[in-house]
Parts: sequence; structure tokens; C-alpha cells
Amino acid sequence: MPELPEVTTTINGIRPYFQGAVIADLVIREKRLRWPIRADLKQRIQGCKVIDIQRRAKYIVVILDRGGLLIHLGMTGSFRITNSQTTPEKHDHFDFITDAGVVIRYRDPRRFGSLIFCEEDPYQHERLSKLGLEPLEADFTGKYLYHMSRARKMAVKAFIMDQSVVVGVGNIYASESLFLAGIHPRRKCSRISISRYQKLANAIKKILTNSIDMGGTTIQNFAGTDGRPGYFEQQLLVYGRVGKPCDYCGRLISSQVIAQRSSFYCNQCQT
DNA sequence: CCCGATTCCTGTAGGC
DNA sequence: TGCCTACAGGAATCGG
Repeated sequence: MPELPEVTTTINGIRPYFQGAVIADLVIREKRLRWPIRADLKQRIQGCKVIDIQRRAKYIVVILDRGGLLIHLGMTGSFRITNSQTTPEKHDHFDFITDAGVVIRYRDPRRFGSLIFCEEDPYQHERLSKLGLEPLEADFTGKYLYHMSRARKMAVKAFIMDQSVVVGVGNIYASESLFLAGIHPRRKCSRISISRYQKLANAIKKILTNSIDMGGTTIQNFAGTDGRPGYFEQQLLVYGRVGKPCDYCGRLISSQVIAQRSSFYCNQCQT
């Protein structure tokens, strides 16, 4: 499930082959993603040079010499680096083919991902206009979370997963961050002190940074993997660990559905 | 406007 | 072993 660290890992994996390259071809085998890939995209980007590949929220932002692309991995999207000798598999929906002959192949079994063309600056695209702060930037602080939460009524877990508040935090890292900060996921976001929000903001930064570092170790094998950082899974303290002992107090980890998402927490350490 | 519920999709896991 | 159902979740959209 690509959250911020997985998107960063993906970008790091494709950058060596994509940045500076000219897009020789785009082969679309399945255009029905989250939004249909527009029919003329191949014509639009053929011959375009890839200037840079960046991240905004969970989007991969490809800056071209004419316009750009917004790519979202949805839930199961991933890229792998290959060549024209390999046969695309069932859910390999499109390939970028560079002037060096490298095939950058997109796979997405559930098709929740998207490939969007932007005529102009992709950062001006409507999809990016309502996004909240980047969690790893300096302006994302406990104070910010505190002020944003005052008029809200939702559970804190839903609040930090709201992409108009802070971006990049999905279901897994939300559970992990709240555990690190000692905050119960069901607590109303308006009933959390500024000092606890400071702890939470720091926890989010730490969890995401650690995971990026773990994902970084998989970049070497990127061409052969599905792009997911398998290493961070071993670091998870609560996610998916229902019924297993809390690493801090030994009490068994609980789980319940909050805002339609399964949530994991320690009833003793989180209040 | 706010926020919970629903929807899209398919591989996987678990029950019988 | 095989069939069936529940579940996984990012984010747009719906509806109260």
C-alpha cells in the first residue's frame, strides 16, 4: 500500500533510468485506471524529455520539457525496470520506453492508480490544489495540527489521514505514529493538547523517515521487486499485530475499525 | 460545510 | 481440494 515512503522509494528506483531520458514511446495495454488514460497521451508525450521526477503527497510528479505527468500508485501500483525482451504480465497496464531502450513498466492489479497528463505545470493541476502540508517539511508542526483540529470532531486517526490536513500518511503509518505518540486512535482530534500534538508530529516525521531509510535499502533490487519496502514490515509495532504483545508493556494489541479502516493500538500505552 | 458511508477493483486468506 | 466470502485500502463522491 503505497504511502509517502513507498512513493519516494519508487521515485528513487525509476529516476536513474527516467530522468534526462527522452520518452521514445508509451505503450498502453489497459487504459481503465482510476481515471481513464486519455487516448492521445502517447502522441502528447512522445519525444518529450524528462526533466525531473518529484513527489507531492502520494503523487509522482514527472516534469517534462512540455507539461508533465501526475502518477498515483493507488493501492497496488508499482513500477519495475525491464527491457523489451520481457513479456508483460496480466496487470502490466502501460510502459514508458526511453530513448535508451529501457522499459519502465507499470503494474497495478486493482487499478486504483492513475496516469494524468498536464499540459502546463503539473503543480497547478486541480488534483494537487487541496492538499495539506508535507509532513517532512519544517512548517508541519504540532502547533499546526493543534490549530487545524480545533473545529473538527473526527477521530484523530481519521484527522491525520485527511490529505487536506497532512499528506502521505496512510492507514499503516497512522497507526504506527499514534502508537509512538501514545495517543488512542479513537480520541477526538479536538481533545488533544498542543504538547501531545507536538509529540504526534514528531512521531509522524520519525516513522516516515525511518521507513524511507528502509525502503532505500530495497532500491538496489528495485528492478526485480514490486517496489514495496519489505524491510519496514519488520519494524511495525502495532499494525497487523492484533493479539500479539505490545513491545512496550506486553499487553495484547487491539484492533477496531475507525473511519472504515482497520486500526491497531495498545489499550495501555495509548490514551 | 462537515464528516461518515459508499464506491471502485482483484488477489489473498480463511472457513467449511 | 475447491468453492465461497470477507477483507485489504487511497481517495473521489455521495448523502444526511
